[in-house]
Amino acid sequence: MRIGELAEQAGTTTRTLRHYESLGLLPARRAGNGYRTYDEADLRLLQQIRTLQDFGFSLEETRPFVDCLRAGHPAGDACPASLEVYRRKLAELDEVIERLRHVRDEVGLQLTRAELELAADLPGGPPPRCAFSPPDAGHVFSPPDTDQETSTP
Amino acid sequence: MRIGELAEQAGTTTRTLRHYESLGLLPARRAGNGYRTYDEADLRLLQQIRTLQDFGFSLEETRPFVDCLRAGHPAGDACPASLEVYRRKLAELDEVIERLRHVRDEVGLQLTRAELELAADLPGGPPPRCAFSPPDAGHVFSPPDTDQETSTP
DNA sequence: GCTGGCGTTGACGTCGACGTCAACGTCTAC
DNA sequence: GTAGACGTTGACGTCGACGTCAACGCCAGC
Repeated sequence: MRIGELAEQAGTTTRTLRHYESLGLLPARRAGNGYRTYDEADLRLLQQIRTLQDFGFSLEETRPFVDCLRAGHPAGDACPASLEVYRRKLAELDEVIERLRHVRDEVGLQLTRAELELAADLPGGPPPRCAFSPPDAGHVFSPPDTDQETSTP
Repeated sequence: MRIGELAEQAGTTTRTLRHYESLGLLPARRAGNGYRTYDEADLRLLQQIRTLQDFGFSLEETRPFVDCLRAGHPAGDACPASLEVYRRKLAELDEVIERLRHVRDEVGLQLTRAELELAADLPGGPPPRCAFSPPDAGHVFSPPDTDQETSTP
């Protein structure tokens, strides 16, 4: 299998494959004419890389999985080094999600507050800023909990 | 106030301020010697930019807020354009958080599964792999279209 | 033998928000 | 008058994962 065929089968580009090879991630055998040659095992390596990338793994993070597969294991995550990457990624995801949730809440609060102030400024007088304080206007836009998916169609 | 002083007060660098100016985000008056000159209003603009950046806003996304402040409004989010940015960012955050939560769950599943298989392989026999295979284990690892790995060789 | 489609290497471009020089001007203190 | 701390512009570097282009080689079919 040549590079164009492998790229097509994996739904990627030849440039990407050459990039992976330049990183030592997916080396290729060479035919007599210098053309890169791949086999089914390479396709599986490539699929492993792409799957992890879809999960947000960097190319370097996929390396243990690829090495594991090339070492003959039936799965890329059948090696301790891969599990370590899983665990690190999991912790990283938890951190990021937590931070983003906090940011989401903050932005939601700011939006609600700014909307109220704008609504108060436009029709009425300009400075009801401190004397306003509505009792239950806080739920107008987003409740404290961060679950509003699959909402009212 | 000169550039170094403003940078220090805002906890940033002179390079950053020059960068903002190159984007037209934070233009500076000039003293007779060519030095940039800033005042307290500029400090507030800069603080607005930094605050939004901490929330993950790009510099372009901060522009409506800065313009709003420069237009004389008491707050950067006292203008409709700023509210639009808030809303877009909120929707974007919801999307990203949802995606990351899904990824987190998937990675967690993979980790648990891989840990179990590793524990089963080490002490006992090597190949309980095909006898293992839960009924829906095949689709665990497939975000794109055609995907068949980690099972049924 | 010539066109067209594949392949090859090398090198620069992209996006964002700056970092990091280099080479020079300005101002203050000694 | 000179060191040194500040300022100036210009331009290239960084990080990641490639895209894009150039200039060329290889091979099949007509």
